[in-house]
Amino acid sequence: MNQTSPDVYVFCAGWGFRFLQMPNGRRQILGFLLPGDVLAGSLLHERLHFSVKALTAIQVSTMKRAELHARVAKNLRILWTAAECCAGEAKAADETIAALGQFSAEERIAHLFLQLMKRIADRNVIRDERYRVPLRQQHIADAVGLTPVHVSRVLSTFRERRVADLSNGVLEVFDLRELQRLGALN
Amino acid sequence: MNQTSPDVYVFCAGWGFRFLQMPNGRRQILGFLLPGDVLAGSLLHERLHFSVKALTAIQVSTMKRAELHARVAKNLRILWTAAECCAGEAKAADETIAALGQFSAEERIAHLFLQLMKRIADRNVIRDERYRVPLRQQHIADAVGLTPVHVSRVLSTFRERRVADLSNGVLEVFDLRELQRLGALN
DNA sequence: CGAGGAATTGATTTCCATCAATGACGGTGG
DNA sequence: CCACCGTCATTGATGGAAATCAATTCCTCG
Repeated sequence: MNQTSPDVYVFCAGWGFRFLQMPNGRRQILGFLLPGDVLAGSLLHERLHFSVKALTAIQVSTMKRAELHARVAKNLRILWTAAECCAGEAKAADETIAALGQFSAEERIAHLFLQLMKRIADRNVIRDERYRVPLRQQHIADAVGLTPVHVSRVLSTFRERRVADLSNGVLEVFDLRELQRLGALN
Repeated sequence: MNQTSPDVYVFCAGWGFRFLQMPNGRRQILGFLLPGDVLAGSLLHERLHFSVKALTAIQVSTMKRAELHARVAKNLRILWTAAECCAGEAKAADETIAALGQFSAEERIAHLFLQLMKRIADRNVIRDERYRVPLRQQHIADAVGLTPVHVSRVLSTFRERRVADLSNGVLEVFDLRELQRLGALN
């Protein structure tokens, strides 16, 4: 998916991610997009400052920005909820900054897992400790700023220590306490 | 400065920074606050998710959130400019994430310098290659996720290579090209 | 002048990247 | 059906970037 459009986007089904392509050819994943997420960047600007890519088959709902603006004129509440949405994104971004700046490899991955778990749990009534997470190790690497090789090693130790297991697109958490001790921000 | 208040804040004079206190005692600086900056987090929520600290003597203008909301009801444009402000902050946060995730020590510091220079230049008509930047090496370290010791080493090589010099609260840029080659995001 | 915080510099250690090889699948086509 | 690929994950060996530990110097300020 490219970067310019006259539309506002909402993720209805499937996973995707936002990323920046770096000058050196690497890429940084800024965040993952789950069903229900609004592409907040598209609310205001024609041109997004990041790129978007699908991880699975996805369904996206679009709305002309002009139409949205017209609606806003009639009903202010819409704008406030949009603002809420931006604020949530800002908070998530700040936490990611803190994790990348201060955390070790293990801690960063633990933090990513916790963040994803929370977002999935918010969307589903079912509360299992097994989550469908369709990420390759390469995606985790690009999200937390490590090499895929090192991600593999960390996931291996998580398995050995019976903390968590991510394989075949399923994240299973054995020791939530330990995961939180590693990756929580307070 | 603590985290809760009924007011919206605007920085009028002086420097400050937003940060998160980490569980391990370290802190991550999320961003620096320059004159003209709106504390966007305070637009919506009583409770900020970060803390704020002054770097110099500062002057801050406050407005009751209730009053702001009343104004918005009368004049929608205010809300749109507030949204613009949030969007700008989101973009900056995304770039910081990319820098922390993918850049080396030198590159991160170069990136921080470029970001600060741009923000200062936006505010001043005068365009010198000397900028007042009242940061200790500790602040740089906390902002880019390095130790103060290593920040000192990187700054030393910047001086040796005649790229830039930050000392005594003044950032002087000798080789903008090189700085951009190191720290630009595209 | 002395004290204490900030910066510099050197020595050593640790963590993660890099390089390289191998194994496990799933798909494709002969 | 099975040989051949490409992608992904795992594992080992090595190197390098930054952290850590430890002095020492340089300030500013009381």
